[in-house]
Amino acid sequence: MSVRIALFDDNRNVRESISLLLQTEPQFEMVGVFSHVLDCIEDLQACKPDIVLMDIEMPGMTGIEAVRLIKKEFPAVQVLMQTVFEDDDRVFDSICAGASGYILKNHLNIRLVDAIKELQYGGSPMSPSIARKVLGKLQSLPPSAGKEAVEDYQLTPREKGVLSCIVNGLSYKMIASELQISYETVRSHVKKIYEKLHVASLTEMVAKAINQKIV
Amino acid sequence: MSVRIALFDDNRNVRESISLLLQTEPQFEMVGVFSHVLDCIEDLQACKPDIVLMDIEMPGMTGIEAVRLIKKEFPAVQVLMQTVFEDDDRVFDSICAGASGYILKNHLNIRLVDAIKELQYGGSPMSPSIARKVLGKLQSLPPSAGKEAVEDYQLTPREKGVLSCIVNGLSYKMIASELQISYETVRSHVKKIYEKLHVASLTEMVAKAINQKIV
DNA sequence: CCCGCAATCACCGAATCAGGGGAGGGACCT
DNA sequence: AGGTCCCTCCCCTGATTCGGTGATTGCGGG
Repeated sequence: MSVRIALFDDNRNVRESISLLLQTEPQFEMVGVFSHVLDCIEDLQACKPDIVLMDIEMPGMTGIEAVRLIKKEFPAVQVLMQTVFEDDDRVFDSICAGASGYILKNHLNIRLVDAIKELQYGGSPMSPSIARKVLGKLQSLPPSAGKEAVEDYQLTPREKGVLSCIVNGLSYKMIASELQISYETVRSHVKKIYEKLHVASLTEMVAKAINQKIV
Repeated sequence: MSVRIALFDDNRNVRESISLLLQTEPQFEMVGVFSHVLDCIEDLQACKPDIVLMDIEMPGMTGIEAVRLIKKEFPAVQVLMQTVFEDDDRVFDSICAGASGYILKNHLNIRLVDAIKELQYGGSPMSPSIARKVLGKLQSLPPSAGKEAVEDYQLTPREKGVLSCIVNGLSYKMIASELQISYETVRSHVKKIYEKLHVASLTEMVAKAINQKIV
């Protein structure tokens, strides 16, 4: 079974050498080679690749934006980013944009063929130095994110509603009119929430609600 | 320059075959081989490795917990996780625990030597299928996370201090004694913060502070 | 030298929140 | 029929916050 590949790179030498390299693998089929991404959607519609090789540095539109567009239009397409930069933000942005792999250009010759095959098998080939940055990113932000089994405080639906109003900055009065219940009822719910979350002030409650994503 | 390596794995065959494999590289020096992680801190203190190979499945304590301990005691040590599982949560947990690389055991023979060398150069070797999971994780959570340039509200250092106290649930009185200033001064700062953040209640303020990461 | 500004402190009245009670109706389970 | 739980509502007392107005110090720039 053959793999349809499209290539975006503004450097002519790179385009030619990659094309040559990939021709050595019979199951690879170059279906499109482009020097810019301005028409990438139309280009892909025409050549229908399985895999896109994308230079991160492209004239006109950045490769990152292009990835975003491509993944939006063709979610099944696997995009392999190629770059000479190891800039943290770019790497991170590309990932958020939906790139499936990320290799440095100085690894290109040796690993490109392997990388494409790994993409085929559902893997995400990544240069180790890039991987390090990705891990660093992931390790740096789990304060708020991820899966950490947050406690379940067993709030009733009504209580959650009240809580979310509070987090949005509403006063008891406003919540009462918002939820069409009496001021005193709001207070009752709030008292319950206080007990359940083990907090002693609205501010604590808001902080806990946001950080534990109870809202 | 030689690389000091320690190995944790409960399977005897694995221990032996990895030891043999690494002996083929003259610059690698096996300084410790252990069948469990219960004494890992003491073990590492004794053998002082540069790199630790850690099986994710270990009796007594999980390899993930061990990584957490190790990175806490010896932050400079690079830990390479080895696993037969591709379980999402385990992978993610290991990363959060501080692992520097992550390879599947069926890639071991072929890539272990390369992986260790890449660790040496500051990379994070990762099996492509693992990398895919990591990317997936990173792509799934950026709602709250990442780098998005949030507004700068030009809070003075003192105001930020007060704000962070508030986010931690302290009352004005408590803040006053915490920061060694008068109750009225706390109020002054709070009023300023109100203006600068364009909010009208403490709850709004806390929500904004957390969501915009001003704390 | 004066101006602006951060940081400090003060007072007052009004509004809101906190914590303690009690109490009734409805749903659901045993 | 009794028990439990959720949602609803009410009162009272005390603590905390809100809004406005004003004042003093000290530091750095024009």
